[in-house]
Amino acid sequence: MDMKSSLKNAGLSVTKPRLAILSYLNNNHGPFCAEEIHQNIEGLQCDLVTVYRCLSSFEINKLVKKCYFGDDLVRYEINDPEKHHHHLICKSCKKVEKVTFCFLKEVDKLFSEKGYTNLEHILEFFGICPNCQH
Amino acid sequence: MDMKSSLKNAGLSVTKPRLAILSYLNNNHGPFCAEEIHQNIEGLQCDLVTVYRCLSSFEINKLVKKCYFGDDLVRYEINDPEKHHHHLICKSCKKVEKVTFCFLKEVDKLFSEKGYTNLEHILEFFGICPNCQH
DNA sequence: CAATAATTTCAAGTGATTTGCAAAAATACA
DNA sequence: TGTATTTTTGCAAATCACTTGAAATTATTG
Repeated sequence: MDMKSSLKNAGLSVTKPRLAILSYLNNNHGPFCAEEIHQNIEGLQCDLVTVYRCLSSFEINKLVKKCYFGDDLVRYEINDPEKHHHHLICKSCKKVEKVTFCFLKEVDKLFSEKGYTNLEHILEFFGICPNCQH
Repeated sequence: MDMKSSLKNAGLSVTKPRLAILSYLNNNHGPFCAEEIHQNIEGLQCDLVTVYRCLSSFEINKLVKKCYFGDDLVRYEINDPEKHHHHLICKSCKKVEKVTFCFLKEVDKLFSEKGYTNLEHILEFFGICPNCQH
């Protein structure tokens, strides 16, 4: 599905910055922070504030997900519920690999039996990747 | 072991703020942010900046661990490697429960076979707890 | 295509965390 | 046990990511 339809389906009006930002997230691998997106989106030069506001509205409308990599920067990636995954992050070069398996939904289930609802979890792995071992 | 010895063993000099902060973390349950610690430590009134600096030096020396609860606030808790655990956090009342089991060390092992070193992971669960279901 | 509603921009504000530097406290060692 | 040296603390000011206000611009609605 194209990004224009994604926006419409999410109930968001279609603007140039929104299209550019969502397309950027859709076409590139790895979660990105607002600054990275701002510097790299093509065909349009919009304010950094606009990036923040777009990302925020995307998140509210479940088009993207927030990621926390433990460096006090918030990152975003396309939210595809079919493709739930985690990350393996090199603490040195910041390379990000997808971790596609997930047995944690079982744990979520466990907690929902305790009466919790709206379960979510954050799971990120950190290490020094082979290339960075000096 | 008392906190004074912990500091010495970590190679840190023993000061009143450090003792107070480390004791606070040792005696109270749940990760705390700098502000919470600053407001609650007893028997001493030190600058918030000092709390930040102490926590930072504690972390470098592995006395405490950083926790990220996905609300852009950094929290700290005593680091007891024997008691590796995660958290289950209520997104409404912020209540924190310890999750003491962990099968993720196996996953870390998997990644170390790929050549990664210094493996760590963040895992936190979020939900709405029974008391908060209106 | 005009009217209404939502979004973008620019400037300024927040709030958590950091930094510089002088004063105070802790450690080293004579 | 003092005294010199090193480290830490406190205060003020800076920083950095992010947010907010309000006017200008753009999108949607009928």
